[in-house]
Amino acid sequence: MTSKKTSPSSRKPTKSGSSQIDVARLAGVSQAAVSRTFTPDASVSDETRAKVMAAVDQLGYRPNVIARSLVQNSTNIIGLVVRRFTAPFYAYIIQNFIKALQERGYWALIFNIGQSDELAEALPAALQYQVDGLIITSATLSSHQADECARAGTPVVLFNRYVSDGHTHLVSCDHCEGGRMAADALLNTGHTRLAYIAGEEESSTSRDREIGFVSRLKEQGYDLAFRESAGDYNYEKGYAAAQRLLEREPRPDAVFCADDVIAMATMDLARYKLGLRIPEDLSVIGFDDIPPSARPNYQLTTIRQPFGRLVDSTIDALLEAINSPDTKVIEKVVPPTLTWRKTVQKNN
Amino acid sequence: MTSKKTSPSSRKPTKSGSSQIDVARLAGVSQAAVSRTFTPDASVSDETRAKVMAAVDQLGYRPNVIARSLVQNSTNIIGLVVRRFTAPFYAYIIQNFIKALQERGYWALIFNIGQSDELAEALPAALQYQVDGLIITSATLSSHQADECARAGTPVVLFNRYVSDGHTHLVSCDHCEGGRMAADALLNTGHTRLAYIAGEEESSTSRDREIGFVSRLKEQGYDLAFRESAGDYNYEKGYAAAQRLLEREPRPDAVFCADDVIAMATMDLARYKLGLRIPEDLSVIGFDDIPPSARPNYQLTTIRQPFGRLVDSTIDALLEAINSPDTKVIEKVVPPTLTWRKTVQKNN
DNA sequence: TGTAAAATTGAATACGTATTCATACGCTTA
DNA sequence: TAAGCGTATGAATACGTATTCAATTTTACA
Repeated sequence: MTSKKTSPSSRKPTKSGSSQIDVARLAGVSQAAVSRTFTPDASVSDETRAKVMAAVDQLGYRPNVIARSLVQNSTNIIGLVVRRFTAPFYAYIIQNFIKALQERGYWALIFNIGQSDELAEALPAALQYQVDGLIITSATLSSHQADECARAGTPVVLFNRYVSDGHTHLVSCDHCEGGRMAADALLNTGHTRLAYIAGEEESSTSRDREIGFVSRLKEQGYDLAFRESAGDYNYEKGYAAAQRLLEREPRPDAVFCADDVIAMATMDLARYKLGLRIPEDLSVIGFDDIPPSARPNYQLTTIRQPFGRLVDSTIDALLEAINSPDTKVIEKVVPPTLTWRKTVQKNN
Repeated sequence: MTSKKTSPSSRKPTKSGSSQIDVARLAGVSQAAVSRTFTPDASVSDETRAKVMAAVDQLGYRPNVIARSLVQNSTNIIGLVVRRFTAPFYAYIIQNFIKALQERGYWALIFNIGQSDELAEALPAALQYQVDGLIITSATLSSHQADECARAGTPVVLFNRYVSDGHTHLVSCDHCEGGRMAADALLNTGHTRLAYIAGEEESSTSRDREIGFVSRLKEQGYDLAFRESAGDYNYEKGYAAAQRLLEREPRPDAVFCADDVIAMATMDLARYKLGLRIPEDLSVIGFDDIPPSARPNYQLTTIRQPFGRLVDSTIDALLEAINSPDTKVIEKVVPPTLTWRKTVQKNN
């Protein structure tokens, strides 16, 4: 066989690893005894355990989790499908997922998808790795893909995507309700010329936030006077959208931004490019409540997604589905909260 | 056996997965034939291949990578040990690692460590999962730990940590040189009262940047007039440190910050709390060149760590070590560059 | 002291795959 | 047609572990 340096699978290294058989031989016991030594609640005498551990130390033996996974049919690996990794909100979420999983004895295998359709590549890979479960973030599962997972017996929970096909578990913040809260916050403080800056147009999050916002305005007898779209959740796009928005006449007196990053961009533009005072000349309200929003020079009033509860609920749901395969579909929506800071003018 | 709901390993699900044996039976061929169908360059006739694929489709069969890993002694998984996940610089780095690995047919298993000593827990776990290689970020390997990896035959590359034990591969930005560049930039523009704000004191990065900065000052006949320490790489700590620094009299006329986040905190404090103009009243220079530093209201002059080259070099080194186990130790240091923007006063 | 019950042990088997080896086949060439 | 050779194929084995089963030893109790 000619060696193809570039192909990972062509390699055939030694990986000097000693196996339970080596340990058993050295300790003068059977391989099964070694296995039992590493199996909690298994029946081993102190004597053999000691002999085994001595041999283990001498050989530097370490259990091969891959082999164990094969027979136990469980890898203790959770697939984490992820997009917009560098967006602060998701950076925090992902870190918390990983941490929470580790605390419960699971490890995260990460699948980064750029475009939404890269999910089609990531998913089979995850299933082939026999992940015990799958968390999908910033993307939606087609029904075909959901079927594939179901067929593989791999539970999936969708994070912050609401698609009630009644078939996949999901936990999401209530973005619609968040939009309504933003509307109330602005209306109750006497604002009248209201604007929305959308994030990624295709995302259900941006859409739901807008729907909630507008519907609440309507209920109170108002219309959405201005609308701009950043096109994506990022600072530069947000800055540009804010520019288009704020050059209109008459200007809005309050802006609801699809997320905090866009809100920060809007504030920066308003203050340092346009010389507006916030909140005196313009009120701004964001969504997420990422840590930077609390910084002294932003002090952003925003709709908070409760990180902790979202993460915990997601993992609880997933583990529930893993441990009780016949669990009926879990759909948990977590209400957001309003974090009052200083970017909404109180007595207009 | 009583079922312990909480313990992952107690589960014994069906995972309905069909195996090559099922496929073989249905297709009327041997299991080996099925295996060969999925093995590139293996010898299978078009006829059997067709029969196999038909059965595969019918059963929804998907290869079990875990089983393959066992016999091939290679998982195509890379362990990524990570700290300070939410720091923008590392968020970008990690995302790029994951992406670059995926492009080369590897997947990333993430190990999040909070404290530095959690590495001691993460490392054995990674080795037990038979990762093909390990990238360690924001942490240093003890020689004992390095031995463990070597004994397991698992190559390791340290990222942005320089510890020349001549035993573990490493790629790092030249932080010392970066410090020198910052010194030159400030000196050449006529600054005389220079300050440094350190990041995490225990980190070699902050230390090296300072060493380079100070040594270059000395060479040019200057002293470090002011020094403060944030104690960690984050905005709040940076803000507080900047406050301590800038209330001194006489004030420094230029500050070199251990990273961009601290620099941004310093700018915010100086401008909006102290009413100073930047760069007229105070020059600021950072380190990293994270994307937010280019935003209109920062326009931060900074020492740039070349993301792409760092990531590529790291992965090249790792794959080289994986594919040629006898590779001698690789130590690559990548020079930083200076990104001129608008926070350093030019003609003092 | 004797007996039943409990604890411990090793041999054998299974998990799902890749790979070696020997065999059978089809085709070319003389 | 026969020899020769490359290609396809299946049986068998290996990877490192957990687990079942039967056999053996130890413990508990009368």
